[in-house]
Amino acid sequence: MEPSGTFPDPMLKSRFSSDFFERDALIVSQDILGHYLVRELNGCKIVTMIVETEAYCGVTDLGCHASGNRRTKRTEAMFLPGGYAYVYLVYGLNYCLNIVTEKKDNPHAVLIRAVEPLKGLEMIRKNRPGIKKTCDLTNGPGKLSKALDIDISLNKYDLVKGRELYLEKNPENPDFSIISAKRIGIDYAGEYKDKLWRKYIKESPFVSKK
DNA sequence: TCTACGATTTACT
DNA sequence: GTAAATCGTAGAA
Repeated sequence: MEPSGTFPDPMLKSRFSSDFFERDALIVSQDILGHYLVRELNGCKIVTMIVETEAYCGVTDLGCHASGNRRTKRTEAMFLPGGYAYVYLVYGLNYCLNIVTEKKDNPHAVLIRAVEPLKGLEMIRKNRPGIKKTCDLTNGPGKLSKALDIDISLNKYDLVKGRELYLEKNPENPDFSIISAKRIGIDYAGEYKDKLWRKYIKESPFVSKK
């Protein structure tokens, strides 16, 4: 009999390992499309499918908060190893959820820009009062944070082992094409603002902008 | 300390 | 289509 706590956790089988996240943001941003972002909120399980992402690729990327190796209170989370959450407030109003990628001290991250609600729609609607159309509930980084009740308290959250917010593998292997486009809202990023580092599922009606 | 502004959303005209 | 909302962070002083 093994001592308790050493059994492999069955819940973790459907998860991605740290290795999966400890790669270039550009790779991870594509590989997580079609997989699940799950939020457990007072006993309710919200399941969504990731349909749109953006990659922010470390110290050389002028669009990245950590470009030039800027290491501040806000960017600290990006220096964690891949698999942690980086959450921050934009425009004083909206939270953005990122997944930290790459090895420790290499500050890459993938911004989740849009998801498709699959389960827990009732809870999502409760979190998004006044929004009528289903696709308007989660088709933007700030919108999906509201819908899944994600705020700064989830900054640096462990998405590999955590129970409240995590990614789950889609057991089906959905077939879709990936569109590459310019990242949104980073006009200050010089030559990097035109990089096609925004990725989304072509057929999805849930992406933020076409 | 002080100031400018942002990985956006919403409600207007 | 345009503009207001709203506040923590970054960088300068």
